Amino acid sequence: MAYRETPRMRARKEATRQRILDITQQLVASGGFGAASVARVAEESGVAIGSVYRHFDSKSDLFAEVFRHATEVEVNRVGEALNTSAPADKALAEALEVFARRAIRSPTMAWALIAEPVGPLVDEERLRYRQAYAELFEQTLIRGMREGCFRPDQNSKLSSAATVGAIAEALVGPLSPAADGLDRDSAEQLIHDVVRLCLQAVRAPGGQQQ
Amino acid sequence: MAYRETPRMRARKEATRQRILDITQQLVASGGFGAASVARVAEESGVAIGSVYRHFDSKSDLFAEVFRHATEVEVNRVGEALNTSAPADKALAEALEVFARRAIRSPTMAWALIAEPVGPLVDEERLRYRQAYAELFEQTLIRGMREGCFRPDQNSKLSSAATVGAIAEALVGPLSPAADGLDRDSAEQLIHDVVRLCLQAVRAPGGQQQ
DNA sequence: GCAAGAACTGAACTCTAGTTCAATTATTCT
DNA sequence: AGAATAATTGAACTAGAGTTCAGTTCTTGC
Repeated sequence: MAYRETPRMRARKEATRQRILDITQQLVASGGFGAASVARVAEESGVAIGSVYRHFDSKSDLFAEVFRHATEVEVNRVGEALNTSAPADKALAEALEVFARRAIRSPTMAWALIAEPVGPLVDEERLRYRQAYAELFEQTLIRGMREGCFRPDQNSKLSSAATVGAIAEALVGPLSPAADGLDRDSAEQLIHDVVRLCLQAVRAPGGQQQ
Repeated sequence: MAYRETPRMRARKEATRQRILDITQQLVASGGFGAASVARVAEESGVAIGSVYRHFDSKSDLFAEVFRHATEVEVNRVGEALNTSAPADKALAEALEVFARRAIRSPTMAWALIAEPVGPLVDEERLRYRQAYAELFEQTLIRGMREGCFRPDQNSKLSSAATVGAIAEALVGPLSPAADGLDRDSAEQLIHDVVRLCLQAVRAPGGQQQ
């Protein structure tokens, strides 16, 4: 016998794998999944095309992993914002602001995660992602409905889905193609307006207005 | 000389052209633009692939024309609903209901018109389409802000964009993949809920609740 | 240094879908 | 009927992107 896998080699392989993941995420962030061809990923990662396939079974697998990681980060941030003892409407406002701020900062990534058609494997991950959001928002919506700050006769699943859609369309849709070209003040104004709009949509009739 | 274009031939050509447009629209309605390959369009239209290219310069041109026609119909329906002397909030509710009902009846077409990535030519048309909606909704939003039924300190462009996004996500997004499989009652409930949500989002604080 | 095995390479292969065009068929007018 | 022209056809061409794999290079243990 001669060759054996050593810690050094394992670390090197792991580093290459991670580099491919990072490069792919960068490409997705700047141009969506459509901009991340295997050839481009390989070139920018400094490896041959074939090497990508030693680390990932297929482009779909690579995409699914990038998607999973990117969405985990997003969902965690929103989850942190919701995990508070503040009133439900304050918590939701904070979470929506986090969501909106991150979307406006990386509109292409937001679009890639929310809406870009990619393929079955990513669609599966996207379903999980949406469900994760839906569950987070829904939890707080339901809490607010109990606490009295949110309208009690609403469909919480519908409300959370519509909220995500409203933010996505307002911030990363074609009406705001220059979203990442906004100056800081306009961006803050936009975030403020859209969060207020979303909150008002679910708020109880008699509740306080901000 | 011998051959000259006769009215009969012109009519036949026009009929074929129209048939291709109709078939393409049907294909888009059932599977999005992605399902409308030139080969499929040709086959279902009963012509050869090459013939499609005598009637349209390219697939993109064909798609742009189908898109233009389909969106004209949609925008006109919404425009009719808004063109009323009723209070602005009633007018908007009616228009949103029309929009939502049509979207839920043809979710794939709605998705194709609102969000499906197709190509630059269709994107151009889509921009016009969204602007047409934005202008329609905005007109009524502004009227309502004057009349006092809508919150006066809102960004009307943002509100109309967010409204379209909310409906799209709630009715045709992945959370409702079975939208066209809903029974009539569930569909009506969904439409009712989403319209109420959207209206409440833009309504003035003191305004009447439905 | 050397043999065994793994990692790496990238040109070639495959697959899909839009487009073209030489050959065929159809229509019109004399 | 026949000539002129247009319409139609669909196999072949093209282009782009994912995938493969035989050959090369690198790593390891003796």
